[in-house]
Amino acid sequence: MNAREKIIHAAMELFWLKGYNSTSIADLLSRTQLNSGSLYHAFPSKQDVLIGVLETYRDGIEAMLLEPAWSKIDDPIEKIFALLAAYRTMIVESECAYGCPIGSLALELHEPDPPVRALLAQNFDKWTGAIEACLSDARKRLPKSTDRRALAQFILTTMEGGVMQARTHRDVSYFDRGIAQLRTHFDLLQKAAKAKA
Amino acid sequence: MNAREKIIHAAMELFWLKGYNSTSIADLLSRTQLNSGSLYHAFPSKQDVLIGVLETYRDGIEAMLLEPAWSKIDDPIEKIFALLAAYRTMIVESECAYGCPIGSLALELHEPDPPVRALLAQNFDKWTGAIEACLSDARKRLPKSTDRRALAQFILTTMEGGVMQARTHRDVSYFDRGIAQLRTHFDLLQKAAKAKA
DNA sequence: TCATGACTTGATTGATCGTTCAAGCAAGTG
DNA sequence: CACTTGCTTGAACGATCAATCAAGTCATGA
Repeated sequence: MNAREKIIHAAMELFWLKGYNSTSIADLLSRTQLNSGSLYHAFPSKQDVLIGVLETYRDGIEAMLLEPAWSKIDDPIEKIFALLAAYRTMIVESECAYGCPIGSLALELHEPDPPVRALLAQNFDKWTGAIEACLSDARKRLPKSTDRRALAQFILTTMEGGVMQARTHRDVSYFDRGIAQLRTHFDLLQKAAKAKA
Repeated sequence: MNAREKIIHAAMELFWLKGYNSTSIADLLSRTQLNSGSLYHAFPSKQDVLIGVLETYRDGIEAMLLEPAWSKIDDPIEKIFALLAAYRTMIVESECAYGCPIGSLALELHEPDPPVRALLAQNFDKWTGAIEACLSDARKRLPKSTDRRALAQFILTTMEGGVMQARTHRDVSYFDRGIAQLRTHFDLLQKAAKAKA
């Protein structure tokens, strides 16, 4: 593991735990046992560390997030809820203190430089893209008029909003109720699709 | 307008524009034309300014947010969408750069002191409480089994998630699609309620 | 008239921030 | 051997941070 990898690894964790602004270079150095010169040899600036982190998340969505969550699931709609369940596990394991690393960064960085904002958007796009693929696989169980892209974004919304409230109240049940509402929504959609058929 | 009010007023705007951590005491002083001694006479610390801001939001929800949004609306379900439309206006006016001030703070502050977290939670509770009252007024148009508290929280989720994505993509249509999904959800709920009746 | 207390002034503090860079080190090349 | 190259060392820099406080201002009431 070279210096660059060490820093990215440490930064992924610290940005998630403390946020970007509250993570100092000194934090990264003490965590990695590196000196500042090594860090600045690997990255021109702190923002470039952030960019590296966001690229790593973007490029690792399948292997780090989707594949583990979907290893035992075939049904495309259940894949969606399995992914949400994976986030639930994350919430519980952190005692409701940390949420989605991308969502937190997206709201923390108020005026991000264009490359940073683009990477945040790419992360969201890849996530919703994967969900949209599930919805396409399940298209026969949904009303024909369903806007699958909008519905995929709505699932991201449900996740992020649920995480935000669960974190704020330090109580997973806020997340759970959001998922339950989404389940109701899917039940209604599937019923509507059947009624038309 | 005394020093305390000036600072709260400036802090509400600056925390919204730049976030809490990125707003320095110097920013507040230059905006208010006060000296640091005056600020620290009115508030023991920067965090107490934040607490004052969150209390002001909490106590001003009706007058500052709900009443303006609901002045011309009677239908309880349309009140909900009118409130969401008010947020849409806010998004558009800021060119998708700023979102919900409470939601941003909730995600920016990773380990808030208990009084701060409690105030964030109170703000969310008052918001969802107002929505829940609308849902109660409309209870005859919804299925009997509807969990109105969960549905009210789901509407907050939709708003916050939509704001987050609109901000990240600098594109209101992400917010609009979320609202459209929620409208579909309400249509399905009302249809389900009618079918049972 | 003067004492009191509320509030303001603004220079200053020490800590911490992101960043720099001259110097050093070790492995590889000719 | 000398020389380059890639990387590390860690003290130091200037900027900025939240916070302090002795001194000053001013309205009020005795």
